[in-house]
Amino acid sequence: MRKKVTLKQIARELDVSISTVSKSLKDSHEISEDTRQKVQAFAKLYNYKPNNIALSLKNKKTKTIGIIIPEIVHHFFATVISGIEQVANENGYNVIVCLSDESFDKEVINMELLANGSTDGFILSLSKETQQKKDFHHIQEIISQGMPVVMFDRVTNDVFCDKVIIDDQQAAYDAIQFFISRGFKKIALLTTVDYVSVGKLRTDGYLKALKENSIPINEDLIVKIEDIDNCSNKIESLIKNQEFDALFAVNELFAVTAIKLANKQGKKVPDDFSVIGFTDGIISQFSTPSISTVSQNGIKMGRKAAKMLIDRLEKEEEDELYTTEIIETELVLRESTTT
Amino acid sequence: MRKKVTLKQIARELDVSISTVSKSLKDSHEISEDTRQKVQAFAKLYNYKPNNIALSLKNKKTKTIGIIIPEIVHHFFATVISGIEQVANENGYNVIVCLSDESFDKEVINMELLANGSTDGFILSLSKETQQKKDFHHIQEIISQGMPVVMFDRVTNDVFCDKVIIDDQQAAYDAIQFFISRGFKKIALLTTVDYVSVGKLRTDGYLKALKENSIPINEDLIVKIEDIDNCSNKIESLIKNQEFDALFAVNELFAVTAIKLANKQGKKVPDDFSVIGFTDGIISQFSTPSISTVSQNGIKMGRKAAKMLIDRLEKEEEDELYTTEIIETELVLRESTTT
DNA sequence: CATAGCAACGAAAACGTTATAGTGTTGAAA
DNA sequence: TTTCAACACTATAACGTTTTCGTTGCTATG
Repeated sequence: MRKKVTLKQIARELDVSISTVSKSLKDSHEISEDTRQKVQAFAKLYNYKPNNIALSLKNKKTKTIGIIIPEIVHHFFATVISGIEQVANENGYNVIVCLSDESFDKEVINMELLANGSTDGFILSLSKETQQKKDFHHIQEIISQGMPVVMFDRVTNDVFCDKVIIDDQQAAYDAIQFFISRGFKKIALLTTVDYVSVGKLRTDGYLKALKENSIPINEDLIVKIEDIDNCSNKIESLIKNQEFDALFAVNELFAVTAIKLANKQGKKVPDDFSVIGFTDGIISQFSTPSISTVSQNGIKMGRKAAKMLIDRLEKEEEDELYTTEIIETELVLRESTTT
Repeated sequence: MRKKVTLKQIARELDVSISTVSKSLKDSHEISEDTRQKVQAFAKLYNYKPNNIALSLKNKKTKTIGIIIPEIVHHFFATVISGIEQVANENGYNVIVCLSDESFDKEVINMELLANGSTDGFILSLSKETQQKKDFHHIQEIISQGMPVVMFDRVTNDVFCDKVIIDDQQAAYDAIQFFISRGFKKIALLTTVDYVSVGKLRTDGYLKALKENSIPINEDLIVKIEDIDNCSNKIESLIKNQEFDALFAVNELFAVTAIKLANKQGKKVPDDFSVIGFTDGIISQFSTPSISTVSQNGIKMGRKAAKMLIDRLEKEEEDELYTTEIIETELVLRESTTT
């Protein structure tokens, strides 16, 4: 076993000082050509590489970005990580990923752990529980220590920092407008409970579009789902008992579940009703029929978030001017909507 | 801005030595009750938390696991990360994720970077390019420096280390046996090019099952796909020009693509032919018809890999006895197969 | 011939910790 | 009164770097 070699070992071996070795490797002209060559050759031979930890301690920067997300087995979050990683990589940063599992406590613990020197900054999306509790002291605390934080997708107005979001309300509004322009008036909504910020905003967009078109809001057509695992009966009863010609779902899982349950009852999409989902993921692309969606470009969000964070990290003067970037969405039409 | 407080600052503030502070916080009985209380109170007030980087440097361990995978926007890899993260978390480890993007160079660079002190060990799945080149010097090098490595899924026999895999050949064999037991004789195969180790093994299982049942191998029924993005024509021509009653695909993307293309040509799954895929992901569950698959439990693989790595990290005597764990697979039957 | 200047190197501090090995002071036993 | 242990604390080294500030020895200049 050939352990990694350090400056000290090289110094001892060549009978020079540690400083000389360090300077030689940095091609300092304080050191004679001769010595430099000798040291460099030796370092190469023993494959010397500086120790990141020592450098981090010295420089007080780790070149590492902490990512805190609710879960990773979720296409959207995976794409965001991918985007972050791209930009991080291009700029010599690494990413350390922590999952909150939608738990407030895990979110807090993970952040506090990483904040103690492990990362230079954070990119995060709030857990459901955090959004419900509206307790953001852990994030405030970290920001007040001078560590930059960028929030994406599931954000809050209660924390001042850079943010990357889509215009959830507008996107939902656009989807509903599309339905209305196609002559649909009875539009059902599959959404989440209100404390999930994005779910709430998308619901607002739905309501706004109906109002502006003077379509009365029928509460029976609005289903708020708490837990994806036991939502079948609610959706089934919607499909069985209500009349509607279009359905908007705030995520693709709700959308595909609705389509499957409709099939079960002998109803066909898009013949019996059209469907638009949200978040353009694998499911929407590959289900049959493929599902029209409001596409939310995770890669782009990730890249933007990483860029914002790194920009802030690399300029010394810190300004207090936080910006909120809005990533444009796009209505991707597929087989689940009639044209 | 309230920067993080250090031992030194506490010491200066309370007019004691750094050692006293450190010991007080560790409840050492070398320090008087009085002083201990005072220090602890002060530390709590200023929210003192030890600096991870300094600890890492001192202890020569980072409590961090490096994960190198080809891509993250891939359900299977995401589940593996999730499993790793679970066990890591339970044991006080963090995970730092690097993506090779299927590139040999990125794999090498990332590993070498992290190996310089950033992580205590690695969990990795080989990139396609690495498998093609059969160049594993970077991994050998890291192992020879005494850093433990666990490989999963895409592994190689050329490196000695712990491994976590499924029995790809057996799993494919079982799937084909299932088809044969149902009376299917003309079985098509959608696989990858041979250098992808798991693809090769699954192909071998297919061939073995046919041979053992004395079914002649028809090369026209075997389609090897290099690039998922332009595989449509190959699959289309298979469906159009060949007769078969069952199809086995070595991943779910191939499976769902085949089903969609069959639909296009007016053929129905499972009426015209049955389909079994590989890797139990989102697509298989939610597509219509839902797809029978050989389920490969990513969470379990991740957990196992993490456990093996941490076990090795936490016992001081290093033994050279490497093991290869085989995670059992399961044939999950859904709508794409007739019963 | 004194000295300024330069080339080539080394010592030491600093980053934040922890662990080991001191160092006084006190009190009690011999 | 001496000695020695116990107590409460401090100094220091160490982890691996980088960087600032010396410190040599030598040459060139006035």
